[in-house]
Amino acid sequence: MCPAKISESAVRRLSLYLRVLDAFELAGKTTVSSGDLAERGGVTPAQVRKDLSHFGSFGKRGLGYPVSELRERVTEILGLGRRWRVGLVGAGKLGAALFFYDGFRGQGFDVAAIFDNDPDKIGQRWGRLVVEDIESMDRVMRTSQVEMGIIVTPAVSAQQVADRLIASGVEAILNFAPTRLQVPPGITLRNVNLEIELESLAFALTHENGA
Amino acid sequence: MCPAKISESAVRRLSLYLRVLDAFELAGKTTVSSGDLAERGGVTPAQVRKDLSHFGSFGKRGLGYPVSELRERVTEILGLGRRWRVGLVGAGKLGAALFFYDGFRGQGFDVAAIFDNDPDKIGQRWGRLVVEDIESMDRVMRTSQVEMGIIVTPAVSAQQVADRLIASGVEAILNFAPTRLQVPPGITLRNVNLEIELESLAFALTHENGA
DNA sequence: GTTCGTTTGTGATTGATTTCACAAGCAAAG
DNA sequence: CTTTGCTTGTGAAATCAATCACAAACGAAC
Repeated sequence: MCPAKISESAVRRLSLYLRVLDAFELAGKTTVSSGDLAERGGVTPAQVRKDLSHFGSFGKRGLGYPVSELRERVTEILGLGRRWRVGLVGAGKLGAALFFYDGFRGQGFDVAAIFDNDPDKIGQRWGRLVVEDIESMDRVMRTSQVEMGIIVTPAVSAQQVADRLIASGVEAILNFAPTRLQVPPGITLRNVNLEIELESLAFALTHENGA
Repeated sequence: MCPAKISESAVRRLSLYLRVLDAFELAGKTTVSSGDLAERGGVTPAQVRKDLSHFGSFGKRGLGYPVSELRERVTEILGLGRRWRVGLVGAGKLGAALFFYDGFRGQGFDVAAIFDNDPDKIGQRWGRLVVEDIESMDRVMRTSQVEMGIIVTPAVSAQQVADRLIASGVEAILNFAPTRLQVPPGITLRNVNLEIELESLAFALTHENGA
Protein backbone atom coordinates (compact mmCIF):
# COMPACT_ATOMS: atom_id res chain seq x y z
CA MET A 1 0.00 0.00 0.00
CA CYS A 2 2.43 2.63 1.17
CA PRO A 3 5.94 1.24 0.92
CA ALA A 4 9.10 2.48 2.52
CA LYS A 5 10.57 4.32 -0.40
CA ILE A 6 9.02 5.83 -3.51
CA SER A 7 11.49 7.23 -6.00
CA GLU A 8 11.55 10.93 -6.64
CA SER A 9 10.77 10.33 -10.30
CA ALA A 10 7.78 8.17 -9.49
CA VAL A 11 6.32 11.01 -7.41
CA ARG A 12 6.82 13.45 -10.25
CA ARG A 13 5.00 11.07 -12.56
CA LEU A 14 2.08 11.00 -10.14
CA SER A 15 1.82 14.78 -10.51
CA LEU A 16 1.77 14.24 -14.23
CA TYR A 17 -0.97 11.62 -14.05
CA LEU A 18 -3.00 13.99 -11.92
CA ARG A 19 -2.95 16.57 -14.71
CA VAL A 20 -3.89 14.00 -17.30
CA LEU A 21 -6.74 12.83 -15.07
CA ASP A 22 -7.95 16.41 -14.76
CA ALA A 23 -8.07 16.64 -18.53
CA PHE A 24 -9.91 13.33 -18.87
CA GLU A 25 -12.44 14.29 -16.23
CA LEU A 26 -13.02 17.62 -17.96
CA ALA A 27 -13.57 15.69 -21.17
CA GLY A 28 -16.25 13.69 -19.42
CA LYS A 29 -14.52 10.30 -19.44
CA THR A 30 -15.41 8.10 -16.48
CA THR A 31 -12.75 5.42 -16.85
CA VAL A 32 -9.22 5.37 -18.28
CA SER A 33 -6.82 2.54 -18.97
CA SER A 34 -3.16 2.61 -18.09
CA GLY A 35 -2.62 2.92 -21.84
CA ASP A 36 -4.68 6.11 -22.00
CA LEU A 37 -2.79 7.63 -19.10
CA ALA A 38 0.52 6.53 -20.54
CA GLU A 39 -0.13 8.00 -23.95
CA ARG A 40 -1.06 11.42 -22.61
CA GLY A 41 1.71 11.36 -20.05
CA GLY A 42 4.49 10.28 -22.37
CA VAL A 43 5.35 7.10 -20.45
CA THR A 44 4.63 3.38 -20.84
CA PRO A 45 1.46 1.67 -19.64
CA ALA A 46 3.49 -0.67 -17.46
CA GLN A 47 5.09 2.31 -15.78
CA VAL A 48 1.70 3.80 -14.99
CA ARG A 49 0.46 0.56 -13.48
CA LYS A 50 3.63 0.06 -11.46
CA ASP A 51 3.56 3.61 -10.13
CA LEU A 52 -0.05 3.35 -9.04
CA SER A 53 0.34 -0.15 -7.63
CA HIS A 54 2.80 1.19 -5.05
CA PHE A 55 -0.13 2.83 -3.30
CA GLY A 56 -2.86 0.29 -3.77
CA SER A 57 -5.09 -1.30 -6.30
CA PHE A 58 -7.31 1.31 -7.88
CA GLY A 59 -8.32 -0.26 -11.18
CA LYS A 60 -10.62 -3.00 -12.36
CA ARG A 61 -9.13 -5.64 -14.64
CA GLY A 62 -10.68 -5.53 -18.05
CA LEU A 63 -12.02 -2.02 -17.44
CA GLY A 64 -9.34 0.39 -16.32
CA TYR A 65 -9.36 3.05 -13.63
CA PRO A 66 -12.35 5.16 -12.57
CA VAL A 67 -11.26 8.70 -13.46
CA SER A 68 -12.88 10.60 -10.66
CA GLU A 69 -11.94 8.18 -7.92
CA LEU A 70 -8.36 7.79 -9.11
CA ARG A 71 -8.00 11.55 -9.28
CA GLU A 72 -9.11 11.80 -5.66
CA ARG A 73 -6.76 9.04 -4.58
CA VAL A 74 -3.74 10.54 -6.35
CA THR A 75 -4.60 13.95 -4.92
CA GLU A 76 -4.61 12.37 -1.49
CA ILE A 77 -1.36 10.47 -2.09
CA LEU A 78 0.46 13.62 -3.18
CA GLY A 79 -0.74 15.41 -0.07
CA LEU A 80 -2.92 17.80 -2.03
CA GLY A 81 -6.11 17.03 -0.13
CA ARG A 82 -5.46 20.19 1.87
CA ARG A 83 -4.02 23.65 1.32
CA TRP A 84 -0.35 24.45 2.00
CA ARG A 85 1.00 27.74 3.29
CA VAL A 86 4.12 28.91 1.55
CA GLY A 87 6.62 31.61 2.46
CA LEU A 88 8.38 33.42 -0.37
CA VAL A 89 11.81 34.86 0.36
CA GLY A 90 13.00 37.41 -2.18
CA ALA A 91 10.72 40.13 -3.52
CA GLY A 92 12.53 40.52 -6.82
CA LYS A 93 11.24 39.91 -10.32
CA LEU A 94 11.25 36.13 -10.02
CA GLY A 95 9.55 36.34 -6.64
CA ALA A 96 6.88 38.57 -8.15
CA ALA A 97 6.39 36.22 -11.08
CA LEU A 98 5.84 33.30 -8.72
CA PHE A 99 3.61 35.30 -6.39
CA PHE A 100 1.27 36.42 -9.14
CA TYR A 101 1.24 33.03 -10.86
CA ASP A 102 -2.23 31.54 -10.48
CA GLY A 103 -1.16 27.94 -10.99
CA PHE A 104 -0.01 27.54 -7.40
CA ARG A 105 -3.25 28.63 -5.84
CA GLY A 106 -5.08 26.31 -8.21
CA GLN A 107 -3.05 23.36 -6.92
CA GLY A 108 -3.56 24.19 -3.26
CA PHE A 109 -0.54 26.35 -2.47
CA ASP A 110 -1.10 29.77 -0.89
CA VAL A 111 1.68 32.29 -0.49
CA ALA A 112 1.13 33.43 3.07
CA ALA A 113 4.17 35.69 3.52
CA ILE A 114 6.81 37.51 1.47
CA PHE A 115 10.19 38.59 2.77
CA ASP A 116 13.06 40.75 1.56
CA ASN A 117 15.97 42.59 3.14
CA ASP A 118 15.82 45.63 0.85
CA PRO A 119 14.34 48.62 2.76
CA ASP A 120 12.79 49.85 -0.52
CA LYS A 121 10.86 46.63 -0.86
CA ILE A 122 9.86 46.11 2.76
CA GLY A 123 6.37 47.52 3.32
CA GLN A 124 5.34 47.25 -0.33
CA ARG A 125 1.83 45.91 -0.75
CA TRP A 126 1.62 42.84 -3.01
CA GLY A 127 -1.99 41.82 -3.51
CA ARG A 128 -3.35 41.16 -0.02
CA LEU A 129 0.14 40.85 1.52
CA VAL A 130 2.86 43.24 2.63
CA VAL A 131 6.55 42.51 2.02
CA GLU A 132 8.07 41.81 5.44
CA ASP A 133 11.56 42.39 6.73
CA ILE A 134 13.56 39.20 6.57
CA GLU A 135 14.59 39.92 10.16
CA SER A 136 11.08 39.26 11.36
CA MET A 137 10.84 35.97 9.54
CA ASP A 138 10.63 33.79 12.60
CA ARG A 139 7.70 35.68 14.09
CA VAL A 140 5.79 36.09 10.82
CA MET A 141 6.34 32.50 9.71
CA ARG A 142 4.98 31.13 12.95
CA THR A 143 1.95 33.39 13.13
CA SER A 144 1.19 32.66 9.47
CA GLN A 145 1.80 28.94 10.05
CA VAL A 146 3.96 28.66 6.98
CA GLU A 147 5.06 25.10 6.15
CA MET A 148 7.15 25.52 2.99
CA GLY A 149 9.70 28.07 1.85
CA ILE A 150 10.60 29.26 -1.61
CA ILE A 151 14.01 30.89 -1.96
CA VAL A 152 14.27 33.43 -4.75
CA THR A 153 17.23 35.44 -3.52
CA PRO A 154 20.71 35.89 -4.98
CA ALA A 155 23.02 32.93 -4.46
CA VAL A 156 25.06 34.61 -1.74
CA SER A 157 22.12 35.00 0.64
CA ALA A 158 20.50 31.66 -0.08
CA GLN A 159 22.20 29.53 2.59
CA GLN A 160 21.52 32.09 5.27
CA VAL A 161 17.89 32.31 4.21
CA ALA A 162 17.59 28.53 4.23
CA ASP A 163 18.98 28.41 7.77
CA ARG A 164 16.46 30.99 8.92
CA LEU A 165 13.59 29.19 7.21
CA ILE A 166 14.53 25.99 8.96
CA ALA A 167 14.89 27.80 12.27
CA SER A 168 11.36 29.11 11.73
CA GLY A 169 10.03 25.58 11.48
CA VAL A 170 9.91 25.10 7.72
CA GLU A 171 10.57 21.50 6.67
CA ALA A 172 10.44 21.81 2.87
CA ILE A 173 12.31 24.26 0.69
CA LEU A 174 12.19 25.01 -3.01
CA ASN A 175 15.43 26.76 -3.95
CA PHE A 176 15.81 28.85 -7.09
CA ALA A 177 19.19 30.33 -6.15
CA PRO A 178 22.00 28.83 -8.23
CA THR A 179 23.90 27.38 -5.30
CA ARG A 180 23.95 24.10 -3.43
CA LEU A 181 22.32 24.44 -0.03
CA GLN A 182 23.24 22.42 3.02
CA VAL A 183 20.22 21.30 5.02
CA PRO A 184 20.00 18.94 7.99
CA PRO A 185 18.41 15.50 7.65
CA GLY A 186 14.64 15.58 7.73
CA ILE A 187 14.42 18.77 5.69
CA THR A 188 13.24 18.28 2.11
CA LEU A 189 15.03 20.37 -0.48
CA ARG A 190 14.32 20.71 -4.18
CA ASN A 191 16.46 22.82 -6.46
CA VAL A 192 15.42 24.57 -9.63
CA ASN A 193 18.53 25.83 -11.34
CA LEU A 194 17.81 27.63 -14.57
CA GLU A 195 21.47 27.90 -15.49
CA ILE A 196 21.89 24.16 -15.28
CA GLU A 197 18.86 23.66 -17.51
CA LEU A 198 20.29 25.93 -20.18
CA GLU A 199 23.69 24.32 -19.88
CA SER A 200 22.16 20.92 -20.40
CA LEU A 201 20.58 22.26 -23.59
CA ALA A 202 23.95 23.61 -24.70
CA PHE A 203 25.50 20.20 -24.09
CA ALA A 204 22.80 18.47 -26.11
CA LEU A 205 23.17 20.86 -29.03
CA THR A 206 26.93 20.54 -28.96
CA HIS A 207 27.00 16.75 -28.89
CA GLU A 208 23.90 15.74 -30.81
CA ASN A 209 25.40 14.85 -34.19
CA GLY A 210 28.80 13.58 -33.30
CA ALA A 211 29.98 17.19 -33.15
CA MET B 1 36.87 9.94 -24.45
CA CYS B 2 33.46 10.98 -25.72
CA PRO B 3 31.21 7.95 -25.52
CA ALA B 4 27.88 7.33 -27.18
CA LYS B 5 25.64 8.16 -24.28
CA ILE B 6 26.09 10.39 -21.27
CA SER B 7 23.23 10.35 -18.82
CA GLU B 8 21.22 13.47 -18.31
CA SER B 9 22.10 13.46 -14.63
CA ALA B 10 25.81 13.19 -15.37
CA VAL B 11 25.59 16.32 -17.53
CA ARG B 12 23.82 18.19 -14.76
CA ARG B 13 26.56 17.18 -12.36
CA LEU B 14 29.15 18.58 -14.76
CA SER B 15 27.37 21.95 -14.53
CA LEU B 16 27.62 21.61 -10.81
CA TYR B 17 31.34 20.83 -10.88
CA LEU B 18 31.86 23.85 -13.07
CA ARG B 19 30.41 26.09 -10.37
CA VAL B 20 32.50 24.46 -7.71
CA LEU B 21 35.59 24.89 -9.87
CA ASP B 22 34.75 28.58 -10.29
CA ALA B 23 34.64 28.91 -6.53
CA PHE B 24 37.94 27.10 -6.08
CA GLU B 25 39.64 29.17 -8.75
CA LEU B 26 38.36 32.35 -7.13
CA ALA B 27 39.76 31.07 -3.84
CA GLY B 28 43.15 30.72 -5.50
CA LYS B 29 43.43 26.94 -5.37
CA THR B 30 45.42 25.45 -8.24
CA THR B 31 44.55 21.77 -7.79
CA VAL B 32 41.54 19.93 -6.39
CA SER B 33 40.96 16.29 -5.62
CA SER B 34 37.81 14.40 -6.51
CA GLY B 35 37.11 14.47 -2.79
CA ASP B 36 37.20 18.28 -2.72
CA LEU B 37 34.85 18.51 -5.68
CA ALA B 38 32.57 15.87 -4.22
CA GLU B 39 32.28 17.55 -0.86
CA ARG B 40 31.32 20.90 -2.31
CA GLY B 41 29.05 19.35 -4.89
CA GLY B 42 27.21 17.04 -2.56
CA VAL B 43 28.18 13.84 -4.36
CA THR B 44 30.72 11.05 -3.83
CA PRO B 45 34.36 11.22 -4.95
CA ALA B 46 33.90 8.10 -7.08
CA GLN B 47 31.02 9.76 -8.86
CA VAL B 48 33.14 12.78 -9.69
CA ARG B 49 35.94 10.64 -11.09
CA LYS B 50 33.55 8.49 -13.09
CA ASP B 51 31.76 11.51 -14.54
CA LEU B 52 35.00 13.17 -15.60
CA SER B 53 36.53 9.95 -16.89
CA HIS B 54 33.80 9.73 -19.54
CA PHE B 55 35.47 12.62 -21.31
CA GLY B 56 39.12 11.90 -20.76
CA SER B 57 41.79 11.78 -18.15
CA PHE B 58 42.27 15.20 -16.65
CA GLY B 59 43.88 14.47 -13.31
CA LYS B 60 47.25 13.39 -12.00
CA ARG B 61 47.35 10.44 -9.63
CA GLY B 62 48.53 11.46 -6.20
CA LEU B 63 47.83 15.12 -6.96
CA GLY B 64 44.31 15.72 -8.17
CA TYR B 65 42.98 17.92 -10.96
CA PRO B 66 44.44 21.26 -12.09
CA VAL B 67 41.62 23.70 -11.31
CA SER B 68 42.07 26.11 -14.17
CA GLU B 69 42.59 23.48 -16.83
CA LEU B 70 39.72 21.30 -15.66
CA ARG B 71 37.45 24.33 -15.62
CA GLU B 72 38.33 25.01 -19.24
CA ARG B 73 37.80 21.42 -20.25
CA VAL B 74 34.40 21.15 -18.53
CA THR B 75 33.38 24.46 -20.07
CA GLU B 76 34.26 23.04 -23.46
CA ILE B 77 32.49 19.73 -22.80
CA LEU B 78 29.27 21.49 -21.82
CA GLY B 79 29.39 23.55 -24.99
CA LEU B 80 29.97 26.79 -23.09
CA GLY B 81 33.08 27.79 -24.98
CA ARG B 82 30.91 30.07 -27.10
CA ARG B 83 27.84 32.27 -26.64
CA TRP B 84 24.32 31.00 -27.32
CA ARG B 85 21.45 33.03 -28.69
CA VAL B 86 18.14 32.44 -26.97
CA GLY B 87 14.60 33.40 -27.95
CA LEU B 88 12.12 34.10 -25.17
CA VAL B 89 8.45 33.49 -25.92
CA GLY B 90 6.07 35.11 -23.45
CA ALA B 91 6.57 38.63 -22.19
CA GLY B 92 4.76 38.11 -18.90
CA LYS B 93 6.15 38.37 -15.40
CA LEU B 94 8.15 35.15 -15.58
CA GLY B 95 9.52 36.13 -18.99
CA ALA B 96 10.61 39.46 -17.56
CA ALA B 97 12.23 37.81 -14.56
CA LEU B 98 14.26 35.56 -16.84
CA PHE B 99 15.13 38.36 -19.24
CA PHE B 100 16.49 40.62 -16.54
CA TYR B 101 18.28 37.81 -14.71
CA ASP B 102 22.02 38.34 -15.08
CA GLY B 103 23.01 34.75 -14.45
CA PHE B 104 22.28 33.70 -18.01
CA ARG B 105 24.50 36.28 -19.62
CA GLY B 106 27.23 35.34 -17.19
CA GLN B 107 27.08 31.73 -18.38
CA GLY B 108 27.10 32.61 -22.07
CA PHE B 109 23.40 32.83 -22.90
CA ASP B 110 22.10 35.99 -24.59
CA VAL B 111 18.41 36.65 -25.04
CA ALA B 112 18.30 37.83 -28.64
CA ALA B 113 14.54 38.13 -29.13
CA ILE B 114 11.31 38.34 -27.11
CA PHE B 115 7.87 37.45 -28.43
CA ASP B 116 4.29 37.81 -27.28
CA ASN B 117 0.87 37.78 -28.87
CA ASP B 118 -0.65 40.51 -26.67
CA PRO B 119 -0.94 43.78 -28.66
CA ASP B 120 -0.30 45.72 -25.45
CA LYS B 121 3.05 44.01 -25.02
CA ILE B 122 4.19 44.00 -28.64
CA GLY B 123 6.42 47.00 -29.26
CA GLN B 124 7.40 47.43 -25.60
CA ARG B 125 11.08 48.15 -25.17
CA TRP B 126 12.87 45.72 -22.83
CA GLY B 127 16.48 46.77 -22.35
CA ARG B 128 18.00 46.81 -25.79
CA LEU B 129 15.21 44.68 -27.29
CA VAL B 130 11.65 45.26 -28.47
CA VAL B 131 8.90 42.71 -27.82
CA GLU B 132 8.02 41.24 -31.21
CA ASP B 133 4.75 39.87 -32.50
CA ILE B 134 4.72 36.10 -32.23
CA GLU B 135 3.51 36.07 -35.84
CA SER B 136 6.86 37.34 -37.05
CA MET B 137 8.78 34.70 -35.12
CA ASP B 138 10.13 32.87 -38.13
CA ARG B 139 11.66 35.99 -39.69
CA VAL B 140 13.02 37.43 -36.44
CA MET B 141 14.43 34.13 -35.23
CA ARG B 142 16.33 33.60 -38.43
CA THR B 143 17.73 37.09 -38.69
CA SER B 144 18.74 36.97 -35.00
CA GLN B 145 20.16 33.47 -35.47
CA VAL B 146 18.46 32.16 -32.39
CA GLU B 147 19.38 28.58 -31.45
CA MET B 148 17.36 27.93 -28.30
CA GLY B 149 13.85 28.79 -27.24
CA ILE B 150 12.39 29.41 -23.80
CA ILE B 151 8.64 29.03 -23.49
CA VAL B 152 7.05 31.12 -20.74
CA THR B 153 3.50 31.23 -22.03
CA PRO B 154 0.28 29.84 -20.56
CA ALA B 155 -0.12 26.09 -20.99
CA VAL B 156 -2.73 26.37 -23.73
CA SER B 157 -0.41 28.17 -26.14
CA ALA B 158 2.73 26.21 -25.35
CA GLN B 159 2.44 23.44 -27.94
CA GLN B 160 1.69 25.90 -30.71
CA VAL B 161 4.66 28.03 -29.66
CA ALA B 162 6.91 24.98 -29.58
CA ASP B 163 5.82 24.03 -33.10
CA ARG B 164 6.62 27.53 -34.34
CA LEU B 165 9.99 27.56 -32.60
CA ILE B 166 10.89 24.29 -34.25
CA ALA B 167 9.67 25.55 -37.61
CA SER B 168 11.98 28.53 -37.12
CA GLY B 169 14.97 26.23 -36.79
CA VAL B 170 15.28 26.01 -33.02
CA GLU B 171 16.60 22.62 -31.85
CA ALA B 172 16.52 23.05 -28.09
CA ILE B 173 13.61 24.22 -25.95
CA LEU B 174 13.27 25.03 -22.28
CA ASN B 175 9.60 24.83 -21.37
CA PHE B 176 8.14 26.48 -18.27
CA ALA B 177 4.50 25.95 -19.25
CA PRO B 178 2.86 23.27 -17.10
CA THR B 179 2.05 20.95 -19.97
CA ARG B 180 3.73 18.06 -21.76
CA LEU B 181 4.99 19.13 -25.16
CA GLN B 182 5.30 16.84 -28.15
CA VAL B 183 8.48 17.43 -30.14
CA PRO B 184 9.95 15.46 -33.03
CA PRO B 185 13.10 13.38 -32.62
CA GLY B 186 16.27 15.43 -32.73
CA ILE B 187 14.75 18.31 -30.77
CA THR B 188 15.98 18.61 -27.19
CA LEU B 189 13.33 19.51 -24.66
CA ARG B 190 13.70 20.27 -20.96
CA ASN B 191 10.77 20.99 -18.73
CA VAL B 192 10.68 23.11 -15.62
CA ASN B 193 7.35 22.61 -13.93
CA LEU B 194 7.00 24.63 -10.77
CA GLU B 195 3.73 22.98 -9.79
CA ILE B 196 5.34 19.56 -9.90
CA GLU B 197 8.18 20.79 -7.69
CA LEU B 198 5.76 22.06 -5.06
CA GLU B 199 3.71 18.89 -5.27
CA SER B 200 6.81 16.82 -4.70
CA LEU B 201 7.44 18.88 -1.55
CA ALA B 202 3.87 18.28 -0.44
CA PHE B 203 4.35 14.57 -0.95
CA ALA B 204 7.54 14.58 1.07
CA LEU B 205 5.96 16.49 3.96
CA THR B 206 2.93 14.23 3.94
CA HIS B 207 4.87 10.98 3.98
CA GLU B 208 8.04 11.79 5.90
CA ASN B 209 7.20 10.41 9.31
CA GLY B 210 4.86 7.57 8.56
CA ALA B 211 2.05 10.12 8.40
C1' DG C 1 -23.04 -20.44 -17.23
C1' DT C 2 -19.45 -20.33 -20.54
C1' DT C 3 -16.66 -18.01 -23.71
C1' DC C 4 -14.25 -13.94 -25.35
C1' DG C 5 -11.77 -9.68 -25.43
C1' DT C 6 -9.75 -6.62 -22.49
C1' DT C 7 -6.93 -4.67 -18.75
C1' DT C 8 -4.95 -4.84 -14.22
C1' DG C 9 -1.35 -6.12 -10.84
C1' DT C 10 3.04 -8.10 -10.23
C1' DG C 11 7.10 -11.35 -10.15
C1' DA C 12 10.91 -11.79 -13.25
C1' DT C 13 14.04 -9.62 -16.34
C1' DT C 14 16.54 -6.34 -18.33
C1' DG C 15 18.89 -2.07 -18.26
C1' DA C 16 20.98 1.97 -16.24
C1' DT C 17 23.40 4.25 -12.68
C1' DT C 18 26.06 4.42 -8.62
C1' DT C 19 29.33 2.64 -5.55
C1' DC C 20 33.21 -0.23 -4.44
C1' DA C 21 37.82 -1.56 -4.39
C1' DC C 22 42.21 -1.72 -6.00
C1' DA C 23 46.13 -1.53 -9.36
C1' DA C 24 48.75 2.11 -11.47
C1' DG C 25 50.96 6.45 -11.15
C1' DC C 26 52.81 10.56 -9.22
C1' DA C 27 55.65 13.67 -5.89
C1' DA C 28 58.19 14.21 -1.97
C1' DA C 29 61.27 12.56 1.49
C1' DG C 30 64.95 9.97 2.96
C1' DC D 1 67.03 4.91 -5.93
C1' DT D 2 63.57 3.29 -2.82
C1' DT D 3 59.96 4.00 0.15
C1' DT D 4 55.79 6.38 1.61
C1' DG D 5 51.47 8.63 1.26
C1' DC D 6 48.02 10.15 -1.80
C1' DT D 7 44.91 10.18 -5.61
C1' DT D 8 43.36 8.88 -10.11
C1' DG D 9 41.07 5.82 -13.45
C1' DT D 10 38.36 1.81 -14.05
C1' DG D 11 36.60 -3.02 -14.17
C1' DA D 12 33.49 -5.45 -11.05
C1' DA D 13 29.68 -5.46 -7.90
C1' DA D 14 25.69 -3.64 -6.09
C1' DT D 15 21.88 -0.91 -6.14
C1' DC D 16 18.09 1.25 -8.27
C1' DA D 17 14.61 1.96 -11.97
C1' DA D 18 12.08 0.59 -16.06
C1' DT D 19 10.17 -2.95 -18.92
C1' DC D 20 8.29 -7.36 -19.94
C1' DA D 21 5.14 -10.91 -19.86
C1' DC D 22 1.56 -13.39 -18.07
C1' DA D 23 -1.87 -15.16 -14.69
C1' DA D 24 -5.95 -13.32 -12.58
C1' DA D 25 -10.11 -10.78 -12.93
C1' DC D 26 -13.77 -8.33 -14.95
C1' DG D 27 -17.89 -7.23 -18.16
C1' DA D 28 -20.39 -8.33 -22.12
C1' DA D 29 -22.43 -11.39 -25.24
C1' DC D 30 -24.82 -15.31 -26.12
